[in-house]
Parts: sequence; C-alpha cells; structure tokens
Amino acid sequence: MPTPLSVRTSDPATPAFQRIKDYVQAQIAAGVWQEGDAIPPELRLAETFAVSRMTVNRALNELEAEQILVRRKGAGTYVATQRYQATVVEIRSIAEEIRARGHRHRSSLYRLERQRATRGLATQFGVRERSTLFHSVILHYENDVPIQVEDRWVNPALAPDYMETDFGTVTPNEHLMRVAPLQRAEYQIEALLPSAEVAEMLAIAPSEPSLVLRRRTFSRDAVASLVVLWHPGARYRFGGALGLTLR
Amino acid sequence: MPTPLSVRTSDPATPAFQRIKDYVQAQIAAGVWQEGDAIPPELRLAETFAVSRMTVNRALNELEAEQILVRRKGAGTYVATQRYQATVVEIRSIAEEIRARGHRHRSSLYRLERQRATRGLATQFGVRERSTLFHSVILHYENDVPIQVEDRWVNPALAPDYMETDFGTVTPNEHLMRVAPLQRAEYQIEALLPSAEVAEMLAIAPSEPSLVLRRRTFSRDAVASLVVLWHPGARYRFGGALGLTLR
DNA sequence: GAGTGGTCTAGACCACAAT
DNA sequence: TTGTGGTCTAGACCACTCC
Repeated sequence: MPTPLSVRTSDPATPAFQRIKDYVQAQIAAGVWQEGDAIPPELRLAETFAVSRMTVNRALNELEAEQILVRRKGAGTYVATQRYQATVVEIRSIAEEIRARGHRHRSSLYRLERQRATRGLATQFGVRERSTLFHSVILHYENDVPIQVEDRWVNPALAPDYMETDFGTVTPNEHLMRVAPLQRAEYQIEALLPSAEVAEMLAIAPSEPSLVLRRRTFSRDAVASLVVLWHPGARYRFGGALGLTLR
Repeated sequence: MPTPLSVRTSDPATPAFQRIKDYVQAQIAAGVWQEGDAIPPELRLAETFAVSRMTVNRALNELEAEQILVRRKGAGTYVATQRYQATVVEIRSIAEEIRARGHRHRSSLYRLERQRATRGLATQFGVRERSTLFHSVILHYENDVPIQVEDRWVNPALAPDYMETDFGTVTPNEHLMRVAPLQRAEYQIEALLPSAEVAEMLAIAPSEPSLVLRRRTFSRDAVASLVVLWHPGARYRFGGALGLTLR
C-alpha cells in the first residue's frame, strides 16, 4: 500500500510543535496576524491543537529564536516587526568559492617574513610597538587568472609555526583555523584604488577600482590575524541572499 | 565522570538549561571537546547536573540551532566543525545608520518618473519588455555631505502609489516595507567607477572608486524593487562583526 | 488577582544507529 | 540488543504584566 508523498504540513508524521510553527507562520504570511499583533496565548493554542502547553511553548520559543515572534513574560506573544535593513552577505574562503564554481584554484607565495609592528599594526593587534609579527603576501588564481591578493599579518603567540607552513598545500586560513580556533571577527568592505604593487599582481590598471575586504580575527581573547584581501573590481563581487525564514 | 565546573555564570538565578549550555561551550572553548568529538549523552548530562533529561535536551537542541553542536538520532551529539568562512556583514538603511552615528540625514529627490522597462530590466523584474516601471533617483546626505546615490526601480503592481509618496518624510525603503512586505532579497557588492552623473552628485572625481550595493527584493513572489546604491569609496564602507556565539 | 510566559519534572513511547 | 536522540504529557511553581 504505497503512501502518497503528500508533503503537506498536515502530514501525520509532522511533529506537533512543527505543525504549530507552520500554522503561526501561515497566519502571519496570510496577513491574519500583522506586525505587532498579539497571537493567542500558549494555553489557548494548546487547547486548539489538543497538545500540552510545553509543546506550544517549544514551537513559540523556536519562532522567537528565528525572530518571527517576540515574547514578553507576563504580557504575551507578538508578531515581530520586520527588520528590513539588517542584511546578510555571505563571503566564503576564496579557495572554497573557486572550487565550488568548478574552477581550479592555485596560489603563489610572494612574501613570508618576520616584521616589527608599526604603531598602527601594534594598535590593531594589541601588542607593543616593534613586537615581532609574521607577514605573508599570497596571490590567488582562478583558472590561472589572478583574483585575490591576500596580505596577512599574524600574531606569533597564536600561530608560532606560521613561518614553517607549506602554503602550497594549506591556505593560511586553514592553518590558522587549526592552531587558533576562531572566536570572533570584524569585517570591513571598501572600494579603493590598488597600490602599484597590488595592481601589478592582479594584472589591472592602477586606475581600476579594487574591492577590498579587511578582516580581523580573534582567538583566545587576542587578535590572531589581520588580513586585507584585494580583488579586481571588474571581475569580482560579494553576493548573497536573504530569506526572512532563514532556516 | 566530569563534575560540572562552577561556570562563572553559575548565578543561582541562571536557569539550568543555560548552565548546561555554558558548560558545553566552555568545554569546547577550552579544547577539552574538539571538533567532531562526541559529547556525553543526554542521560549522563542529566545525572551530572541533577536535572531531568528534557532540560538537557533543550540545552543541546538550542546549541544545535546555533550550529555549535550536531545531533544524530540514535548515534549521539557531536561538536560541529567550525565554518570559518561563512561571514556576515551587516548593512543597514542609510538613514538609520546616519542617525545611529548621531548625525543628520537629509535627502533630495533628483528624479521620479514612469519608464518603459528595457529588456534587461524586464528580465530582472520578470515582467514584459516595455512594461511600465517606476524610477526614482535620490541623493542622501550625512551632515550635508553627499554619501549615497539611491537609484531605484519599482514594480507598480506591488507599490501602485509609489509616485505619490512624499520622499521628504518617508524613505523609499519605509514606503515599500509598508506596502509590500519583504519576502526575500538578493545582494551584490562591487567596486566600480561612477558614471559622470553619479560622480557629480557624490561630488567626487570620476576616477575615484565607488562602493556599489545592488539589491533585488521580492514580495508576494514577485520582484518588488531593484536598487543600486552608490557610495564614495573614500568615505564609505560596509562593516560588521561576527561572533561564533551569536546570541 | 487574573493572565501570561519561563522553567522544570518524571515519566513515556518511538525511530534510528551501532553492534 | 542496547543506547541514543525526538517527541510528548500533565502536571507544577515562579516572576512578571496588566488591570
């Protein structure tokens, strides 16, 4: 007796908490419950769906975590106001991104050296001026076309064997991820003219805009790495999509 | 048999499920439990913390939603592998952002017109070529310094009274949000040279790079709006922070 | 004081995985 | 077969909000 593949939410196999989530989202999508409106209290939904209050509680808590509802103790549960502006842009590692496109990634090492921290770098890293930092410059290619200059400074305290790493087989990202687990990061995206050196590496004119991502990563409550990624504006962009129902 | 460390958050007021979450995250942060490792099963954690299994279940389920753990029915609960690359950049509405900096926002309307869709626009909107679209060009100022050119196309079917809106008091964003609830959006960030017109509006040289955000928003399963935001590369950047423990 | 959400329990039955 | 997570119950006590 083959069961039809009715993937309706009324599937008896769907857990009760999920059916309740679907119902609430459907009411909101249909405009029956508008932004700021109170939705029925847990006890009433429990009666309606003939489930225990705990089951309703789980459904509504998950919808709150997804920023679809707002809950206030003692007051009620409300439809969240849409945050139109908060935008998410996904930026993946260059090697991973190139491989995902089915293209070939390779890189060449331009520089790998110990350097004394200038005042600016020392401030960014939270170390003393003229402390030793590791510095690497790598050019990444997509199908032999230069696509990214990776100019990276590394805190020796967090990645002591950075200078001995074989960057032909391991990207700095991968190495750092292994030795210094990421705690948090800060990002900036800018449009700049490239330096003469960067322009030459990317094989673009110095007058051609470059899309620049700066990233500072933290590990064990210290700055692990500071990287500046330069891309040719004409052949590179960051992109992403945002759905309101994120999961 | 691990005795629960007295986590610093072990306020007696801290709920049990939160103490368990803190404990698990502390074990991971300390490197005691590494990526891919199995963590103790629910029943053992329940004994250890002297709570019911449901309380442990909630803690671990929430950590899974936060992508810190991976759970497999019948098998166990594992520490998730870090996704180093997935990056989040926050981009807010220009008016909101300027006000958040404590600065003054104003805008001036350069163009507001009906236009026939070119083939490219028609494709982007999913309408027939030469259909009518609304078009607006607005320049945004921060403390009287031009900071963003907003070049926007709007689907009349979704915002029929767009042309009658007073954009001195309401931003196009705010208007669209009201009449056409956001369903999803797509974004691209690029570095480009501005057109002569845009350069003049932003009061920059045509040779100066511009940071460009393109956004296509969907409402009721149709394209509601297509906007291109031009910023002077020298005085504007997108920024954000990513913490692994997001909430 | 009545209503609401926040949290927790001590069981239960199930599906699935490893063996 | 044993252990694991997935789900659910029918209560309970509490803190908070609103009237």
